[in-house]
Parts: sequence; C-alpha cells; structure tokens
Amino acid sequence: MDKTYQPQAIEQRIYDRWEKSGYFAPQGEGAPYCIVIPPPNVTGTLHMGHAFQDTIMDTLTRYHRMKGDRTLWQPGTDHAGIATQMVVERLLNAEGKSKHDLGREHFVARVWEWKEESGGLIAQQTRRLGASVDWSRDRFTMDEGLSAAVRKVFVQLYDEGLIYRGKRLVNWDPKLHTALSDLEVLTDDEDGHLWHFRYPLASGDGHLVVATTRPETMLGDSGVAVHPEDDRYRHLVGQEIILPLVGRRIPVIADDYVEPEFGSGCVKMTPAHDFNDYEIGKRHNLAMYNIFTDDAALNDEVPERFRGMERFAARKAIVAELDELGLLEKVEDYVVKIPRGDRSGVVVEPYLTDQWYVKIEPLAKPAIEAVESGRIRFVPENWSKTYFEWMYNIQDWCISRQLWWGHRIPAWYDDEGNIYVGDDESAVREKYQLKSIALRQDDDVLDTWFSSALWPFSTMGWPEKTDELQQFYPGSVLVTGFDIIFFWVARMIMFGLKFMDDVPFREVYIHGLIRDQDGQKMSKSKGNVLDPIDLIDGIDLESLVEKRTRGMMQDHLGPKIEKATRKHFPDGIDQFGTDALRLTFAALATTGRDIRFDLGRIEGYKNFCNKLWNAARYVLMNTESLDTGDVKFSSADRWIKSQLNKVTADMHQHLSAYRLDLALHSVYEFTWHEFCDWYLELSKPILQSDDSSDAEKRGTRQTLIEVLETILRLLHPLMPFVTEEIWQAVAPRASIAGDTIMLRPYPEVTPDAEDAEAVADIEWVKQFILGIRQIRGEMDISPGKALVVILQGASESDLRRAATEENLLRRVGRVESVSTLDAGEEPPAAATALLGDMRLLVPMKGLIDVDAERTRLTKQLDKVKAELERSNNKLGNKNFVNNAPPDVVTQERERIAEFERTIAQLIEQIGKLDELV
RNA sequence: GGGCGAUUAGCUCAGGGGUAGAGCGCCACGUUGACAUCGUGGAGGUCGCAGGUUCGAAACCCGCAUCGCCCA
Repeated sequence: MDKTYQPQAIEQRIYDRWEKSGYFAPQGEGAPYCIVIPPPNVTGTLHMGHAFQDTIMDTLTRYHRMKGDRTLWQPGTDHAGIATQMVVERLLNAEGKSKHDLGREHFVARVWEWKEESGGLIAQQTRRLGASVDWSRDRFTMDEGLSAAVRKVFVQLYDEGLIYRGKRLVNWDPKLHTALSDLEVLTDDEDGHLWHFRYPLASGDGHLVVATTRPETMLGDSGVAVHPEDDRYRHLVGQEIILPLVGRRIPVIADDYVEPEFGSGCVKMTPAHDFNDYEIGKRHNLAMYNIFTDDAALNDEVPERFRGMERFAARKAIVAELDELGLLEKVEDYVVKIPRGDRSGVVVEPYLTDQWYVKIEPLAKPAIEAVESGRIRFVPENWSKTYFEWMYNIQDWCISRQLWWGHRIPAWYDDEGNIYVGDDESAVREKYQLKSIALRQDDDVLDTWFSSALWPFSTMGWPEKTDELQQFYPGSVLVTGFDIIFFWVARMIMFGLKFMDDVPFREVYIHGLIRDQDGQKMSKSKGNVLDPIDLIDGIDLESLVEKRTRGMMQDHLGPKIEKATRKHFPDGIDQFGTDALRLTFAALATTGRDIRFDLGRIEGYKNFCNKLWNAARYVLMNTESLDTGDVKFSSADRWIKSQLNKVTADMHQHLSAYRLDLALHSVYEFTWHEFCDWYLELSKPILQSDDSSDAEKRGTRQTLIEVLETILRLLHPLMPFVTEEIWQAVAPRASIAGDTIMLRPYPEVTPDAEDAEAVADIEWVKQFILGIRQIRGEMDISPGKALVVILQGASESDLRRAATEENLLRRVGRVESVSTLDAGEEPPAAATALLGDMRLLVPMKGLIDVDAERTRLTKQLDKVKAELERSNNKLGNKNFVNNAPPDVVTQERERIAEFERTIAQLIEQIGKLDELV
C-alpha cells in the first residue's frame, strides 16, 4: 500500500468492477427497499445539488443493501421539455437556422441527436460519485414504454372528465411562445411606476382617475371597477366611461375586490390581460379584448397607429399620448411584482388561449389525506405544512405546452373542431367509430412534469403488471429538495394514488439547497458555481476561471467573476476524491437548513480518508503472521470492541432517522479518536513487547483486523471507494469470503461485546496517560523524555491496574517507571496530576520549573473552585433540593465531594511547592 | 400581508431543561517504525436582544431585531 491515499488511482477501477459484476441489481430475498432517482435533465451536467442528493440516496441504498434488503435504486433521466428544446434552438441559431427552417419532424430528430450526443455525460458523472444505481434498468421519460404510460394516463383522465380543454387566461411566455404553469413563473419585486390616468365619463361630468402599472393594457380595457361601498363613486356605478385613445364606451361596475384605499379607489379592468380582472370580468360579463399577438406585440384589436408595436414601446407611446391629451394626472415610483418565465427570463403575459388542463381537486383530495393520515411522512415533518398550504389552494394544472420536444398530446380534431382522445389515430377512429373523415393531431406537447409524475410506476413497467411493480411500488423514500415539492412530489402522490391506488413512497426526505461560501445560490451568472467533478479531480486556477467565464450570457460580468474566482481559489482547487466530497455532503446534511459549501471541511475529510488508509497499513503490517492457537484478549482489546458496539448502535439509529451528519460524526469520532488515537497505540506495547505471550499477541492481532474490518463496513455507505480498496486487502486476513464489501452484511449490535470492566480499566489508563501528557506539554518536557511516576494515595484497584497495565503506561505514556509511595514516606518535590483520589507525582529534579508548576496547579485550582461555587449555590437553594429530581441532587452532592477532594489535593500540592522555594 | 427557517468559538456547523461541543483556523512543542494529509498540549463562547414559565433556560413560551426562503 502507498504511504498516502491516492483516490484517483482507485475510484474508477473499483466502480467499473462493481458495475460489471452486477452488484447494483436487487438481490437476495430480503424486504424490498426502493428509491427512484429524481431524473436529471438528460442533456444536463451534474451540479452540486445532484451530487449532494446522490450522496444521500447512495448512502441509504448501500446501507439497506448491506442490511440484506432487496434493494433497488432506480436511475433515469428526464427529457426536460423547455430546457432541452431551448438548448437545441440555440445550437441551430448559431448555425444561422431556426427550428422553423427544419420543420417539426426534423427538429425533433435533431433533439434526439443532441440527446444521444450529450445524454451520456450526466450518467458518467453520476458514476464518478459512486452511485450504486441499477444501470441495467436505466429509463428515460421518452422511452417507448414510459411514453405509452403517459398516453394511457392522459386518455383515462380525459375519459373520466379530469382532463379538459378550455380557453382561459394562462401565463404566456412571449419569447418561447408557450403557455407555462403557475409554478414556472417567478415573481419578483422590480422598480417600476404607477401611472394615474383620467378616464372621462360619458356623461361629460368630469372623469375618474385610474392607476395602473401597465399602461399598454388600457387599450384592452372593458370597464372600470369601484368598491360597492365607496361613497365617492356609488352614484357612478352603471354609468359609462369613454375609453381614451380607443373611444370605446365601457361601464363602471362595483366589485368587492377593489380596495378603496389603493390609488384613487378606481381600477381599470383588462379581463384578457390580468388574472384578477379576468375573474371580475367573468362575474360582470365584461368584454374580453385580446390586444396582443403571441409575441406580446399589439394586434389588430387596437387603433391602427399602435398595431405591431412591441409592448414596452407601446407603453411609452400610450403614456405620451395621454399626457398630450392632458389625461395623465401623475406618475409615481412604484415597486412592481414582475412575473418572469423561469426559463426564458422574459416578462410573462396573461394571455387568452386554448389549453389543456388537469382538473386537480379530485386528485388533490386523496393526496392531502395520504399525508394527513401518515401514509406518507415528510422528513423533517414541517415540510408537510408547505405541502398542505399548496394543496389546499391548488389550481387546475395547465399541461399543454406549445413546444415540439416532448410527449405530443394524444388528441385529434376533425374539421369541425371536435375532439377525439385516444392512444393513437387508429385507436381514436375505432373508439369514436370515425370512418374516413380527416383527423389532425393536436400540435402541443405535455408539460415535462406530467411524465415525471408517473416516474415511480412508469419506470417499473406500468401499465403492465410487472414483478418490479409488485415488489418496488410503493418506494421506500423519496429524496429531494424542497423546491420541487409542488412541481413533482405532490403530482407523484396524486397520480400514484389515482393509477396505482397506493402512495408512491412512504417517506419524503427533504434536504437543503447547496449554496456557496457566502450563502448565495450557485448560478452561472453569479460565477460561483462549483462543479463536483472539479472537487473530485481538482482543477487549476486558469482552467477554473476559463470555465466560469465561458459562454456568459452577459459579457460584462466576466471580469468580476474572474476576480472573485482568483480571490477565493488562488491555487485552484485541490484533488479531494469522491469519498472526501461525499463525507462533506454527509456532514452538512443536517435537516431543515440550506448548506453553505465549505472548502475547509472537504480538506478535513480527505485527511480522514488518509487516516483510515494509514490505520489500515498499520493493521496489515502487524497482522501478517496471523496464526491459530490460544487467544487472550487484553483489556484494550475488550474495550475497543465494546466501544465499537456502541458506534454500531449509533449508526443504525442515525441512518434510520436520515441523520447522516450524526452518523458520520459518530463513526468519525470513533475511528480517529478511539481506534487510531488510542487503540492502535495501545496495541503497540502488546505486539512489540517480548513480555506478551503469543496468545495475547494473537488476541490483539485478531482484534485489530476484526475491528478494522467492521469499521470499513460501518463506513462503507458513506465512503464506498476507500473502504472497498482497503477491504480487499483486509478481508482475506480476517478469513472473510466475498468479492466485495458492498454485499457484506452491515454490522449488527452484539450485546455480548459490552464490557464495562474493560471500559473502566482503559478509561483509567487514558486518564493516567493524559495526566502525564498534560504535565509534559505544559512543562515543556520533550515528548521523547521518559518520566518517573510515583503514585500517592493509590487504592487497591489503582494498584491492580497499575500492575496489569504497566506495559501500556510505560510505552504509550512514555513513563520510565511506576512506583508507589510507601506509607509514611515523604513525597519528593514533584509535578502532579490527579486521577480520582490518587496523585500521580512526576519528581522534579531539574526537570520541572517550580513557578511554572505552581501556575499550572493554580489555574486548575481556580477552575475547580469556580465549579464548586456553582454547585454549592445550587445545593444552597432549598427549592433546588426540594424540587429537582433526587438523582440530580445526589449527582450534585457527589460532584461537590469530588471538587472538594480535588481542591484539597491541589492546595496541598501547591503548599509543597512553596516549601521548596 | 400570510407562512417557514436561521441567529452557538475567528469560519462552517452539531447539540438541546442540570458540566458548552466538532471540523477547519490560531498558539507552543515534536520526524516516537501506520499517518507531517500526522502527533501532543493550549488559547478561544455571558449560545442575537428583551420578557415569561421553571428550583434551574443556550434549550420551552411570548415579543423584538437581523438575515434567508416560500406563498399572495
């Protein structure tokens, strides 16, 4: 074995072997355990969020696989309608072509080409993370089988009246020319204006003032609304307004929706271009004037001089004209909520179009009930509130998109516009008994999330009744970010209940978002994106700068990003390896909060990999001559096995509760600070001393290899590569058969391993050595210098331990000799450490500075005095003594007694020092 | 406007009615036959502020402040 751990030499080789050997496929006869991967965009690349999520899922998967469950982690990718289509359109644009030049069929073919070309990348990157997904079952949302599932669901929902086509106001993206669901629209505060216009009354008696943030929509106004109780305007309700610039007569109506305090208390009504106005318009039968083209330019509905104007140009022109006419009362600065398409970034326009909708309420009801009743549990629990909040206020889901890339809607129209829905054209003809009439398929495709909603069962072969469905539906847990609870989680629950008659998973583990070191969201335009692969393989500064500034949409950000990158990563990024990255994610995977990715921590976990590596080297070096024969276990052997048992219990507890951070913390602490720091050191005296018997040496060698092998299995779900690599060398030594650690059983708790006596003995040894080390450290005595130690006030058990463990004390504590003070014998001038009631004396002769020792003891004394005072105050309080639980009071009394003994000893010892001066 | 979360050591974060924790960073010493990606010792915090409950609050409750997110 190399002296240091070199991840890059190992990881890919190990993964290839795992995959080729078929270890990732479900096996055995255990209880089924299943996670479906949230399918990433097939043409995308791996980002920190994926890496984090994959780490969590892989850890759970490996844990359950080792526990003997029949475990499936179902992989796959998503066609990501809008995102993918946009990328390919951009590629075409770069060639000077548009999708219309190619036509639908060729364009879609081109997207498939792009998918084949780039589709392997994210899968390759996922492999680098060590993800143990069953690649043999890889699925894509536009595979034939999954597409058939989509059609079946659509047809059935349509036949049941749960999908309908309707003309309604939708969020229209004028750049992408498609409708969007509410969820795909992001609303943000932006600086804008509030324009106050005068609308003349038809009667000629003056005007009303209306305020608007969107002057261009006034060309589509079909009314003015006031509050029914507003005395200022009550008498005007029912009268008419002459709409300026247009000349249309429009009514004044009264509606509760109007807030009298806002602006003038009069609101212009544009029912075809505003969601609130639309609702009010319907209540009052107002006309709906659609004034936009699908590019959001003005159409032929408006006066000729405005036609063809782009919406923001039109805004200027309209304000200018009204101003000229003396109808502009004032303009105020105003913060406006601006809705933008999450993909295009352009302002979304409420737009009247024909779209397909899912009638959601009948589906939402059981989905709410499933969470209320606990059939599905959110972890952490409070995310269920977010879920309920949305589900109670859910709106019908607009599922049609005016795109070419996606599942084409299985609906056909005849020349009269009648709708026929079925699996394909011939099925439709048969179903509706249509003979020779012409049919034309709907041009639209379905929202990407429609197929994602079927993922937990479509990947298992639904609608066929497959073995997989039988075994792996419902899944065990869904692991995802809170940002897609609405997009995806809720919809899977609704469709799962509808089509499988059962929930799609029993638990939903919601993790936080990965942010940068300053808590900022990682984004290309901020230039703060970290690529998980760069953390694994490392990257030099110049490449990192180049990567972060390449292909910027806004060129002016480049220099800023470059500067920040050079500042944060002056030496680029080191190579940390996959295991270190995974450990970092696990450590940060605390519930209910976002994660600032901290480079400092990944370095620490790389060191942990190295620590484990070197511990293994030590164990292997010392177990070459494992033979059979009598075995005797030392107290150190029994102690470490007892401690190991506790960590094992911790791991089961924390991993079952999705607390990867606590699990890691526990096993890290044990491995480094108990196994390496203490046990390996305590094993050396036994193995290297001629005084130990062969049986004792055998006991320690056996324990070394046994505990190490168990640690590897405990750690494997968290850090699969290094544990496998080491295990390959360790297993034969431990006489363990098996080709891979990943299919070995996860360690179980064995109550027999607990050994309170050994734990107490070794705890005593540790305290002894720590006391000596403290003297050494604070007295500046070189670590190499062996010290003479005299015991004063030793009890019988102290004497027993000093005798049995003398070898450990000498070698690990670097103690030259341990002797006891005879009764009545005067102790020499010495530095002191306390071990219970016993004093450890290190004679000073030329070694120790009296003043320094006095300072050191005084410092200890002050500390204990402070503690004593606090405890005395407590016990002096009658209320405490009367009300606190008896064991707490007893414990406090014991502490006081101990403090007092310690103080007495320290004072005595300080007195001794003073005599010397 | 409604809701959720956060505020603990210089930094990143655990914890949680009775003794304040980790990693990194910092200081000092050290090449001891696993590991300098290391070892040993040490410094460092009135747990955001103000009330309340309690014998006892960093923790529970109420309010406030700051930051972040979600929904309107």
